Amino acid sequence: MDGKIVNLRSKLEIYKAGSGGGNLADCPVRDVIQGISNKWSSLLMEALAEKPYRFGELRRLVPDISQRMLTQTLHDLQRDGYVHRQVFPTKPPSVEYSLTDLGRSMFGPLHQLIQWAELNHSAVREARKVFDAAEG
Amino acid sequence: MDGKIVNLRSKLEIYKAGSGGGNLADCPVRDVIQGISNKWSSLLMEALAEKPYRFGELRRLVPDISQRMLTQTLHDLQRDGYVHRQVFPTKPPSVEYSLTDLGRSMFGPLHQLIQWAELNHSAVREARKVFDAAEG
DNA sequence: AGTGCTGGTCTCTTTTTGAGACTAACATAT
DNA sequence: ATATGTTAGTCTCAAAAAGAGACCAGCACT
Repeated sequence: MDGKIVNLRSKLEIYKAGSGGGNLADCPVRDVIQGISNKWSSLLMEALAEKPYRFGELRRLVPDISQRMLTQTLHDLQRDGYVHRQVFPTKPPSVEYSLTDLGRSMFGPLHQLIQWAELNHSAVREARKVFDAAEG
Repeated sequence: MDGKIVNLRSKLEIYKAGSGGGNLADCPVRDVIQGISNKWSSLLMEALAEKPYRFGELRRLVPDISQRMLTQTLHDLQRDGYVHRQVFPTKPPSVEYSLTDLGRSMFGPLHQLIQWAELNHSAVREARKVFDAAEG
């Protein structure tokens, strides 16, 4: 009964923090996916995939992101190597954000998922309606 | 100067809550993507894509998810129509979770993203190291 | 009678997110 | 000259979400 689970573990070992004293970074999927599974990451990636944007442009483009979260999400995307941040010494200084090669590479599969979301939005909404009707 | 932004808005209108009194649900991408952009959703989807699992099996498979978040994430995935929950009247009763057709459909593109993550994990880690070295 | 298994819920604490005020240096308008 | 707006943020405080762990009922096994 327990042997069943042990066998499965070998395939999904990747998800665990590592039984041999490892930490989160030992799991590639969790380490990378959680970096882009934020509320705003995919949104900003989609925007920047179209063309580079400046901070204020992004803020106006996605009006309900707080300035604080915009700063932080861009910072995190930059840290993970998806986004390049370039400061222009104008007055007042302006900052342009653009995708790196790594960012464009990652956006490929992300875009597939986004397209699925657009295509299947109604199915998901219908599922929710049915579920909510069955049990409040 | 402002016309630039206005033009871009037409392409990214999809991200906004809707200027005509619409709400979040009017944006398919945000509505669907945010449902699976949780800390644990992709992890559980990956597990269930392999085969159906019972509650306790999932808990042991992903040891550092709290029981509370496992319950809640499975509930949300079920509500969005990705996961089917079946109760068996054994003693004690057991509950099996499995992917629906919609869930398997969504897992296609999600799996692509996961594969990218596995493949490019080292690149992301390297980017972080460089970034952290440059500015603490 | 005691222990363990099942799939959860309830409460409490910590972490994350959101709202909004505040900054500094310069440009433009009055 | 003075007021106002622009830039890209930071800082503080409140609200929401997540994590830790105790607790539950019903039954099987010892």
